[in-house]
Amino acid sequence: MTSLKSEFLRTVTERGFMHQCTDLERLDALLAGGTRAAYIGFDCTAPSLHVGSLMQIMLLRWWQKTGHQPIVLMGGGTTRIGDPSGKDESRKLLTDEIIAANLGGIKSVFGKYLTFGTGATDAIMVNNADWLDKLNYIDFLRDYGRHFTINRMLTFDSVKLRLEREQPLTFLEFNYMILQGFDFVELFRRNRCILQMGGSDQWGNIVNGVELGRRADQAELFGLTSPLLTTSSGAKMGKTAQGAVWLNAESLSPWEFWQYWRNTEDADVGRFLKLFTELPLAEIARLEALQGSEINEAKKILAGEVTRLAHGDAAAAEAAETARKTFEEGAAADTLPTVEIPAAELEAGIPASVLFTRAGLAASNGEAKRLIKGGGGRINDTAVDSETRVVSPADLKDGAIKLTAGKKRHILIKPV
RNA sequence: GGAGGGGUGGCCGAGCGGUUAAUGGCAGCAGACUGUAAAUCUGCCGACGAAAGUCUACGUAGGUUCAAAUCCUGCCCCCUCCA
Repeated sequence: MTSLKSEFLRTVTERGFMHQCTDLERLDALLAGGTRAAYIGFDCTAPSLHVGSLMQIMLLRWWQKTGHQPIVLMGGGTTRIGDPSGKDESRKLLTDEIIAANLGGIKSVFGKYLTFGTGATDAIMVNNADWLDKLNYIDFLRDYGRHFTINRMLTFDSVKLRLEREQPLTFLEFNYMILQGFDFVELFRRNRCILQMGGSDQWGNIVNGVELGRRADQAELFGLTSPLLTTSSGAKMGKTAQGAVWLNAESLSPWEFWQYWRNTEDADVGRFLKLFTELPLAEIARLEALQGSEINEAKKILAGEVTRLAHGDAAAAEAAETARKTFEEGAAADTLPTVEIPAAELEAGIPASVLFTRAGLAASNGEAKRLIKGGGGRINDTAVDSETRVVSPADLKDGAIKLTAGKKRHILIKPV
């Protein structure tokens, strides 16, 4: 590992991105020898990306930082079919308009992490619909189908596991790996792309692309995968009660994003600092060695750095300041998420349970009542004793009412 | 097309005529302990309602019954085997 010559592979290995590589030595030699292009594919099923894709995004970022050209492949073509891997019913078909809109949203996320342009190491974004849509079935089968043996495809884990468990595997899914393999070859032809990266679940698909490149074009292609990321307690990354941890501010505010990272489990701090920030490893080693409550300092730095990359310096600083006021001073920072209600309604008096629901702290009045009954609801930091307590203008403090559910969820209510 | 097995709350999974808003587990929420951590313990966990209570829910549409998630019929969907 220490003998790696290329800056990219060295960095990526040290920071914990590396899971498997088709030929580490050869790839290392190539990367040390000049600028190359690599790609990672992304679905267009949503208008943004979430934390689950962040490791892949960071991989491309390091790729660019270490002097290479990143290619972001949007699965515009494959999204039109719908990813069949979900075990229940197949996904709803997305219209072309939605796919195009999603593509735009995702591109804006990448704009924060990569530099796009026309230079040698500037990132480009391509859409596999550009070539997949035009494929002619018979031609495709004749030209590429012959390079894939069923014998071999059956040995891939994704297929094998399904068959062993006697779970159905549709022909559509079976074809997916071929299409993805074809993407790789197409990118090699168009952009001299020699490397495909992805999560470890993509290994089989990536290897297929490498093989197809060799058989069809005698091309030397490489694959590299990152480990499947879970938190120390086994949960999937990027999932909260509210839903996915999105990377764009429209779907998840920078404040909530910051909070997500601030609440990282102790055992994950070092790992996440390496993967999701660009702090020097020495600094990270120091931070993760912090014991007891001191590790909270490391979590704040983690939150600050990750938020800075996703939302910029200003948003990160504001989130940090909001957190400081809210949690360390116990004050009502006016930058907390705010919900407005008509002044007349407040004048008339609103039952606490209704107000908690309106603030989004409970999904229904019933839930709000349970919250209050259980002692988890507070108004201006004072526990609400009864769910029928009426909130009125008398509760206003500096022009707002602070509602709290549990320890972490705070909302400001402002009359308008 | 034929035979068989299934479709239950966010997920898994019991229930197989009334005591079932529906056992249990997971996830989630809250409380305690802490450090805005983890683990642990406790409580909550369909909607509306101050409450009594009302309504909606076991693929779907009907039927039998005082009473159905549970029985019957049609339909839809999934799985297995056969053609």
